[in-house]
Amino acid sequence: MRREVTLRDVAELAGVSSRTVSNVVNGYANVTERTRERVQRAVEELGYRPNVLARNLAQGRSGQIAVVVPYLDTPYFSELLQSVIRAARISGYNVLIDQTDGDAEHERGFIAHGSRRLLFDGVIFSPLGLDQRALADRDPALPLVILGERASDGSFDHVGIDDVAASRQATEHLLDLGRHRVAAIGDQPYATGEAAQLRTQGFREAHTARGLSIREDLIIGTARFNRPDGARAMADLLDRGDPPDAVFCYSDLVALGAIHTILARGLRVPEDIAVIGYDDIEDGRYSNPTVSTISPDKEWIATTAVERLLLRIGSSTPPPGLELRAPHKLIVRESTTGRASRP
Amino acid sequence: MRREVTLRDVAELAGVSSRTVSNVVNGYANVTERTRERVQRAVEELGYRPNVLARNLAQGRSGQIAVVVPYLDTPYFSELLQSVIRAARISGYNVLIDQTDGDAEHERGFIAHGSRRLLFDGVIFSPLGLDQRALADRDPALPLVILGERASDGSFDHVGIDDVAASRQATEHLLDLGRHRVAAIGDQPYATGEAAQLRTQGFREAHTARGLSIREDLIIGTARFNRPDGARAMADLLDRGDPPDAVFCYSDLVALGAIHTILARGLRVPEDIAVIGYDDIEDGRYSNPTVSTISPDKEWIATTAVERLLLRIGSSTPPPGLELRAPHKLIVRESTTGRASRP
DNA sequence: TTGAAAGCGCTAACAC
DNA sequence: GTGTTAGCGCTTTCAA
Repeated sequence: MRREVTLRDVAELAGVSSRTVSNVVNGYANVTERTRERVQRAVEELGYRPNVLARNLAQGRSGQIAVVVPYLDTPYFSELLQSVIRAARISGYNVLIDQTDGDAEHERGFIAHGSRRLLFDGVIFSPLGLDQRALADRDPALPLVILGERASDGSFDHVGIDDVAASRQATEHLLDLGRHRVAAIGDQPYATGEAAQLRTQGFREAHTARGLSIREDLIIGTARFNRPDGARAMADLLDRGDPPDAVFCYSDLVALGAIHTILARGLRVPEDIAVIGYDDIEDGRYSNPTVSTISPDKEWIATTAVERLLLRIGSSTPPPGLELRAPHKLIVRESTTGRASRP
Repeated sequence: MRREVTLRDVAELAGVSSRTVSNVVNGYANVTERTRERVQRAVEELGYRPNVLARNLAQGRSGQIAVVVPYLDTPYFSELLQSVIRAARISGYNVLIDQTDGDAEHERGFIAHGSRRLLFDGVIFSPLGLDQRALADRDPALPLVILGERASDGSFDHVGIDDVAASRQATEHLLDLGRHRVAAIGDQPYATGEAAQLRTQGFREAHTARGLSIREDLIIGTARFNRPDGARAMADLLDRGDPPDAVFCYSDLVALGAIHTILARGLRVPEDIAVIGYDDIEDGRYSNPTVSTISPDKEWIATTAVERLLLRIGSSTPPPGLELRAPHKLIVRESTTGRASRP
């Protein structure tokens, strides 16, 4: 393979210094129109294109941001990623994506002072395996934005919705329907299950606010927020007899899994059991029945996360870590109120 | 910020040359056990970690591969990406992901001799907006593996399933059920719609093989393979009167959209209209009804694509472009055969 | 087995 | 406004 055309080659042909060529290529100010044109012509004649790798080294930055999520095939994340990629691209950043499968070691590798560190100028991170303490122990120089539920310690931004309020709202919707035995599927009562615990808290608050007691055995845990776990949890619930008449699921996938089980058992949704989910993924808008849900403003989350991260990357004195609350709303569909007319 | 620890610092402390440190860090052979230890100690003492950016420049490679898909939130792609990332990681590669929204210009940017070229050592690419001709006009030095339907011109590998055979199989399944008015949703009769056209071809072959004629008006086009387009196409079909009794959808998402419409109209699946999809995404395994489908071996596709790409990246004389056929199978679920017992 | 030193191609401080 | 030049930190050829 023949040698690549370099800045110096262009400089030589144009009869200027490489410094000037660099200026032209990067669109810096101080260049005469005449020189610019000469350089431009040389660039085209030689088919020159800058070497990103060299530029990265010289600038000490990579022009990439990493987005780290536990699972790529979770619609909530893939929908979010779409918006993140678009937002990043607008600002000239490439997006390096990785999924961690919730593995703590792997997650640590992204925020630690490791050898991959220079590969990205900042990280948008949705932790699953790492608890709050592990998060604190990271490369302090790494611009970081956290998604999901890990309260900021002031050194990074945190973007998410108000999980407690949203969960309370979802539960209240079920109670408003006149349901009395409301179950919750998705609790994770351990250090890394903060998001789940906040939802459980909202679930509780909805009850206590109305003076209702909670049947603790109706709070079911799941390892993941996916369809299979939702289906399994629901099966457990039904196997016990004395089934609930409504279920608050901690994600739409869990809800879809739960609905699958309910229907397979010959029960009806919502007549026998009303179901509400969380996330508002597209699936729930086309499923049968369609799924009532809490809808976080994903576009807001994505653009805000990118915006804050770029701000961090750009500033020499790191801005204070913010708690950013995305808007959310309750969306009522068939899985709680049924359909007007359908067989 | 204090200066980073460099190779030279380590060399100085260990009393060796930077060359030796490099050897140790990279695990190269020729180093005495004693020197290795001394260097190792110095590395730890100083907290040295190599600078990827510098290494990239020196080696002229980035250690990254790009995976370019039209839409990230399409479950088929996100499921595939999962496996690709895992496979790439095992070989020490990072994965840069981008979505093109099917935009031809954007897609071209990835395979052209552009300035981003050096950012990745190779590309796994699922084109949507680019036709065969545009594909041929690319940086010939770029290691490339194509997913989906773009026959290889010998300069890249192509991984996909036998779309014609699979589509024929899906259609035959519907005909086997005794259905006579079978519709097809998803045709794309233009240059970039090759995948769709192959499926239409399989659809036709199934009919002609049995001496059945095809109602051309039952072949419906869609711009994308997603739920909304599937729902819309089905609505069009039903609005015309004389509805089909079975539908072959070119993706599971299209099928889910179509089913949504059918049920909303008060018709039953499969009693009134049987539906089969394509891709075998998780949604179809939990939906109501569950969706019969063509299941490509995604794991095979992902690992094969990565394997071939790394082979290309590693060899100075590019290997011949291969046509690689992944296994697939027909999966029968409720949307075509109904359920044994459910209300 | 190890050392010296020449790049890799670009950026940017400094001089003119 | 433009040129000179010293890095950026690592890899790797060549010589010892």
